[in-house]
Amino acid sequence: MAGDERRLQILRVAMRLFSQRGFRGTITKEIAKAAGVSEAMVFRHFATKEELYSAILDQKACLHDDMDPLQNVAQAIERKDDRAVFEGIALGALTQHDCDPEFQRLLLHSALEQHELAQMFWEKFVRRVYRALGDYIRVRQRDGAIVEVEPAVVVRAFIGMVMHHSLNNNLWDQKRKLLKISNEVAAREFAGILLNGVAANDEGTSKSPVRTIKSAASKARTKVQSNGARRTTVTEKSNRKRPRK
Amino acid sequence: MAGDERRLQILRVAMRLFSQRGFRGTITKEIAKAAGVSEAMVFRHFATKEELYSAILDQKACLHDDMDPLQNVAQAIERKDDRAVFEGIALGALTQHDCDPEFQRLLLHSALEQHELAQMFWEKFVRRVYRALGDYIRVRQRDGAIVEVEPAVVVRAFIGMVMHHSLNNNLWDQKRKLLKISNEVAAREFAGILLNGVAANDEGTSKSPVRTIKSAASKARTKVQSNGARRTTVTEKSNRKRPRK
DNA sequence: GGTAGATGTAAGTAAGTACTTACTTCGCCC
DNA sequence: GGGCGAAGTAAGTACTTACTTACATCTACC
Repeated sequence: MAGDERRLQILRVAMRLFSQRGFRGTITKEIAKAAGVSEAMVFRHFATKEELYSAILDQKACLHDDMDPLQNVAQAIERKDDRAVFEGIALGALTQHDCDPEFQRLLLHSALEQHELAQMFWEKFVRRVYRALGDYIRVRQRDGAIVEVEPAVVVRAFIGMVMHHSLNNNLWDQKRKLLKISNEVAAREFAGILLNGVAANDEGTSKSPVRTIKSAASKARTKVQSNGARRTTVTEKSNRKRPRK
Repeated sequence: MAGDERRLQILRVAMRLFSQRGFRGTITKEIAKAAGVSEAMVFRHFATKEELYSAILDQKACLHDDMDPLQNVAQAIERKDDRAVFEGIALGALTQHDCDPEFQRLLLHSALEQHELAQMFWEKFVRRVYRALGDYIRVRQRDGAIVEVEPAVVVRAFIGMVMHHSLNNNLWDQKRKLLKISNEVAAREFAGILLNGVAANDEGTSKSPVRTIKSAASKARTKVQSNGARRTTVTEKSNRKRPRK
């Protein structure tokens, strides 16, 4: 196998393990084994374990780096379609987290470990979201469509719904015992609650405050989640070592 | 020092370290040093490191165990004062997290490490919140005060705002660069957004949909948060070993 | 005062664990 | 085919770390 290919493969395997066990909990020998090479190969491609970890976070963070966090709702922002803006943001984030649940765990681990790259991600990505969405909210406040609250509060409330939902599905309640809805429904409901929550009374973004159809919820309850290919890439050994003794 | 006293002291010290560094990242020798005793003393009181960890989580979880998660808003529930209910819950959670930030980190660590006690906490505490608050929402829906959405969605949205805000302050953005508001303001704003978001149109919980006074936000921006004593207890050596070479 | 039992420790030990070294094998160009 | 560089490995090395052991000290009770 060529060098670059192997390097990438080690990166991928390591990412999976780091996201499962964190930095200190992942041992280099296991990474090597999972990648099907000797430990020395890992250290040929990455001088230290730390460098490997950084390479992963770097690569991940870079994907978000040059991307405008709101680019997928740019047109909605243009035409001031609040519902499309918020629903689009929510759906984008939720599907992203669904497709790449490892990244969320990785970020959490590195935040808890106070790794600088977690902070970098925060600075680079999250701040931009707050700024961009905050700006949009300010515009809509000037339009009289959104009530006068600190925009950052609105952003926090909204991002909170979305992130917390992902965190739940991904970390705490993978079986969805508490709430089992598709990302589409979740995005719609969260956007609806938020927009109603901050809509100015004496104005219509269109006819009347946004409101989802009455029994969207009951429909949602029976609806099967539509993200096929649940990417359970645990093809490798699933018999994880338990604490010895 | 008497045995029980020492045991408790070790517990406290260990909790601080575990919350900072996680289970695997915390080494027993450091716990001993921080507690001012020899390592052997730690193992006299706790047979294994795992047992010490469990003792901590157990103790913490037990505090939440027999407590009704909504007890501090029981009267508000009685008199169906939605705003008092939601604001009370939010304020309770936010101050709790402020007073005991270690617990949130500890829980996150143990959730990431898939420790059973994290799941236990979830089952015992979080499910009860969802059930209790969900029940209240159902009642208010029957009253016609809240629109017909799946109650769990509303709970998730609300808990999401609150938890995400705590997580931000406590993990990601300790400097409050993105948003600096007091817990009281946060609780009021979040409750306001949520209640407006789910208020039924054709009804008045009292006169008109809940709405916070116009410039609460700008007032909030200048208000200094009131939790002094930032407890940065990193008195021990901060010069951790860097990867050699 | 003496002794039992609890509190405490210094100095281990065995099992990890990040990283290295010295070596082999494979593919490719001349 | 032979030489060369890259891909690969087995077997270390030096250090960490959970846990132990053998021994000291202190306190209460007679």
